[in-house]
Amino acid sequence: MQQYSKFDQFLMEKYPLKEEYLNDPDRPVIYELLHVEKHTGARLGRIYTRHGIVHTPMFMPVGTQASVKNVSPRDLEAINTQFILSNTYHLWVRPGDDLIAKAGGLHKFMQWNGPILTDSGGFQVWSLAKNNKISEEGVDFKNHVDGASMFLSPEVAMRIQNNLGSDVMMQLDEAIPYFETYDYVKNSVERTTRWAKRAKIAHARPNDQALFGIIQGAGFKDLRRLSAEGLVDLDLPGYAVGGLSVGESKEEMNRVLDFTVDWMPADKPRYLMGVAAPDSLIDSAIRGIDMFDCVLPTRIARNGSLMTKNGRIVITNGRYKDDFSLIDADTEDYGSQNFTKAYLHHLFKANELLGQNIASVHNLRYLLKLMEEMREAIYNDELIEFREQVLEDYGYNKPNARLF
RNA sequence: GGGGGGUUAGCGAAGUCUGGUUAAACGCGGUGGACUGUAAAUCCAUUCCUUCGGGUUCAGAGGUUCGAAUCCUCUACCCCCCA
Repeated sequence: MQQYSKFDQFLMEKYPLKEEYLNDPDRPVIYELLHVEKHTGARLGRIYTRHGIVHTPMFMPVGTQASVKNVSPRDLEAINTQFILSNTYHLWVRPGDDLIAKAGGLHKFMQWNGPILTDSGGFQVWSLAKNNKISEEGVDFKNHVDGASMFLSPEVAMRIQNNLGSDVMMQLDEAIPYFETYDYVKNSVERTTRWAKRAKIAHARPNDQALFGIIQGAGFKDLRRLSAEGLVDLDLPGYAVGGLSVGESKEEMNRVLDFTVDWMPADKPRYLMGVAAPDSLIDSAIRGIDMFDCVLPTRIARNGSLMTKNGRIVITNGRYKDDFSLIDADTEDYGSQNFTKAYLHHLFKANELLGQNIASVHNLRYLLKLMEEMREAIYNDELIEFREQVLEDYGYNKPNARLF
């Protein structure tokens, strides 16, 4: 089961779990607001799922193919992972949702007993766009594994996710580029809302799994509103903001969040998809976001970058060849506390996979800890000070600082 | 003793027959960068010296030629085969 940080344990005592939420037969995901930060309005909250209770704002490591790359469930538990994300498209193509259903569901298949959110394949519609043809009905594409023709629709995405048994299912959406024409975005947003309706109708296990809608609309205020209102009408158990952190500036993302969050129900989780830069996590929480996911920590870890309190370091750089200091004395994962930078440098240079595991676990722990500390700062109404300190330590104010 | 093959940038290795478009392919290694709902243990740049005009290279020396890593001669070293 999930491990809780000291502060989260404190929250459990301070705000006892609600029996009626724990035993609600109809609602698989329930959001409980615990505290609103006095100066920013950031939310300290709690999400009840069929596979555990999590505190928010929180970050979900990404395990696209039923595996957080290079990180075992045991490692995930050791760093207090609360929630993970997996992917409809990838598991459909391989090994197939039928096989996972046969295995007893995704939790059992991958031996992760905490909550799981599955993305719908909407992002793949975008990232694998060369192979795809989008119509009202759905998406025609050739998969990237064996090139077979496949057809993904809102209904198919639901069938797959029902088979996987994830705690939170995402509707199939069209994740469009940020800089598109107004007309294109409008048509796309309207279609995504129609797809959400179809997803809700097709949902076979509404009492076990929560379906989230995804608000699109690029940088257009009225389209974000159109998207949000259309989805809120469906009374879904949670809402996500999609189509951000795809090349637009941070100021731009904050601007969109500023008005979009206002249209998202306060009694439901708000999820910003695909964000993990430390400053963005804080800035988005300030704007009322509760959930995040991102491949960034695990991907850059595999490529030799570490997120530390004092900024990003690239462990493959020659300067670490004989640096015998600990990987990161401020982050308490096993690797950071036991191995030197010189050793990790060597592992990467020698292509030893242990290096990827150490770096991946470390980056995840860095972010999970950041979220734990953020929750505490919200509780103490010190989020602004916390933000300043994190950015200062990380080096955001220094010229040419390595970000992320 | 006789015969044959070889020596190219940090390493490996093309190029030599058919001399110029070759500062010299490619791989590895080195150095730096990128990475945000994962087609990523990936991708990109750079890697003789340089005051960016240029300079000096393909074991060494000499020669042929308008021009040589490429042709000729000698020297050094390495490998293989036959005695």
